[in-house]
Amino acid sequence: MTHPIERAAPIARVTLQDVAREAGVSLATVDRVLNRRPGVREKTAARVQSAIARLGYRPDPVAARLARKETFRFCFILPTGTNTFMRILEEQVGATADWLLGQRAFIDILHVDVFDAEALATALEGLDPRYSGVAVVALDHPRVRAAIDDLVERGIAVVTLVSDAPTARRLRYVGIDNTAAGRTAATLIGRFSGGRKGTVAVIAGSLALRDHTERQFGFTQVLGSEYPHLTAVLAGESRDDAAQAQRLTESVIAAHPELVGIYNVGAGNRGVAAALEGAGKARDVIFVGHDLTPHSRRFLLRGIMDAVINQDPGHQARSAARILLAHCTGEPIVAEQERIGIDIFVRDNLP
Amino acid sequence: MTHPIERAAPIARVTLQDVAREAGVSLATVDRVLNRRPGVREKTAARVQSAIARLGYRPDPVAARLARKETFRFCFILPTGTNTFMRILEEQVGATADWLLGQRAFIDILHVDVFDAEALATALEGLDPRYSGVAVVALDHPRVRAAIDDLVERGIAVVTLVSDAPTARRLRYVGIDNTAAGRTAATLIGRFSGGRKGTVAVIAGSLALRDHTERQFGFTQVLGSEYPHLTAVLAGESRDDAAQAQRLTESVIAAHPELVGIYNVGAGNRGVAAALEGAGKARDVIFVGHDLTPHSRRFLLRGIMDAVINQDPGHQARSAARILLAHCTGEPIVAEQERIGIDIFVRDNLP
DNA sequence: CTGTTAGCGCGTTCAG
DNA sequence: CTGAACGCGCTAACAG
Repeated sequence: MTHPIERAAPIARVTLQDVAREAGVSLATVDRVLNRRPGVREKTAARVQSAIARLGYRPDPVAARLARKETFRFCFILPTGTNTFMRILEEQVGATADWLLGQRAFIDILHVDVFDAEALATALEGLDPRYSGVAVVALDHPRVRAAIDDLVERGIAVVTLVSDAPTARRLRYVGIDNTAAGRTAATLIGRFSGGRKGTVAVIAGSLALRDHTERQFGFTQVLGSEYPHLTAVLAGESRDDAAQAQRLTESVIAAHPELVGIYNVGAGNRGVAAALEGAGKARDVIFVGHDLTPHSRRFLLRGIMDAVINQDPGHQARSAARILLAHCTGEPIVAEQERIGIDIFVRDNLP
Repeated sequence: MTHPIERAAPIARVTLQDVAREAGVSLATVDRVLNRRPGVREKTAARVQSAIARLGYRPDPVAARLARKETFRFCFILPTGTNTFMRILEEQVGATADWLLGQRAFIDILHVDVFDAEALATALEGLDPRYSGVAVVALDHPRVRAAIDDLVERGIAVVTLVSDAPTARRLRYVGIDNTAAGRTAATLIGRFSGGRKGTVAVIAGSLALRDHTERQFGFTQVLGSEYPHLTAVLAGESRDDAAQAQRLTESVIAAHPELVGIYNVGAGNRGVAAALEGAGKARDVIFVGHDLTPHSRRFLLRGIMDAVINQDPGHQARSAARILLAHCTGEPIVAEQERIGIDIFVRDNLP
């Protein structure tokens, strides 16, 4: 066996100094061509470029950030309210803030009513211009879009988090494909139903929320085309409220004795579970919902929920932060690492 | 609305200098108590500690890494062979190497036959002692265990990757819980079967591989207890070979006309798919396997496979690298970020 | 247009 | 046992 270390890359890094020497110029000149700053003749620039290529120079981001005294401040705009998922998200943003401290960046959290587009737009408009980046749980509304575009115009990087505003000029959307998530829910309920005929109730969160309507769209699309023995009925809007979800579930159970499944698009799984248990239907009716929380985890383990579709809040928080930071420092990002996947959890693959 | 920036943390970092001044000592002394090095009196150490606490000092990892001239070299030991998953893993390790370059660390890749414990142990034993860390797709075998413990003894950090050697003194296992993965497969097939009676064939990869036996164990455990209408039969070992998997599938189809599902524990989904299509059973028989590859993705989209259980190779490569690096530099890791989840993919939630 | 120089915050000698 | 001083690789003023 050969020792791989023998054919390894040279252990010493190529530094700016090396390039400068090789090109016969000074540090500053190399720095200028590297950062595309004016004040270098075509000719010397070319000499430097070739030296860079020849030596295989790669700038050291660690040293660069140390020398650059700049620090960054980001604002995370999250919804108010007691929604469990959002609380977990906020917790994770807090944890991320801790990590960012080591990267010379700071996070503030701002709370806004997620159902109120005006309030969200106002918050965005009134944002301190000193922020270098914003992550916002958005709302697809003209004023919000305009406010986001405005921030971008002012040179503030914006990423949308969890909920997107697709036509806005945000740097990126950090979240799942909600249409695909809805399709996934339909496939799970369809496959779990094993050919049973009947209806599937869809409990909407809010029809004004783009991500919720997308989920519904994907769901009905797949259920309609792939599982003709199942018919989707809309049970109403829960507005992410457990009590309301419970009422909706209760009436849908009463109205549809042949109920096969329930897809809860928004929050409030607790309400659905309570209604199902109250009616003694927890085992019979297939129940798929979103977001892994202590509650949904318990429902999964007890067999009340059959699958949970999750979007990892920790991943989303870190991803948003990494993307904003990378944008500010000009460092590249690992695209694949920043993709937010649609996680399916059943009882057996819980974290 | 209040501008959150006003109540924000001070933008200036607390530095070692500040602590030194506050404690009335020099930089070097603070450094000593910080890194727990000898040569400081109890009393002054206490003074420094209190100053650190008072100022809320947090060492700057960026500056630390710059000052420390040390560079690290890691070895990734991967299986030989043409297994698609392992090729993707290797690709991802390569991409990670690129990133590590910016962190003053280098990766070598070493190939060893995964089915040969002696060869793996020999490779581990003969490893260049200059490596500061090793990530190895392990084998739970006494000689391998001993070789790993030996490396650890010599001060080389070891993480097991994808496949574990649980009793070895490795720093950590980077991979999924394979028993849980097997359970998940059983739940999926059980739920998808919709009460149909029949047998489910299990195609083992290699019964000598701990992760494969764990998957089988979890699978039969859940199938036996939760789905009494289904009986698991062992179709044989594919040794991760598609042709062999195809032969096994063909004979199991012939022997069991009432076949409801197939769980392919190891690689070779192509063989299983070919056999199912050849027999015209691709739609009827529920087929669950591991690892998302271009092949399994295609099978999922065509309805030949019903679910794929995945372990993200990119995540595992990056995680192993981050853990080794953090161990070497003494930086903390975000535990939650390093958990490797059991991903379930159906047609609709593919990346 | 180009070169010189002084740090960034910390680790690490080497004297005291 | 403690402190002063230099340098990691790079940026950002300055000079020239």
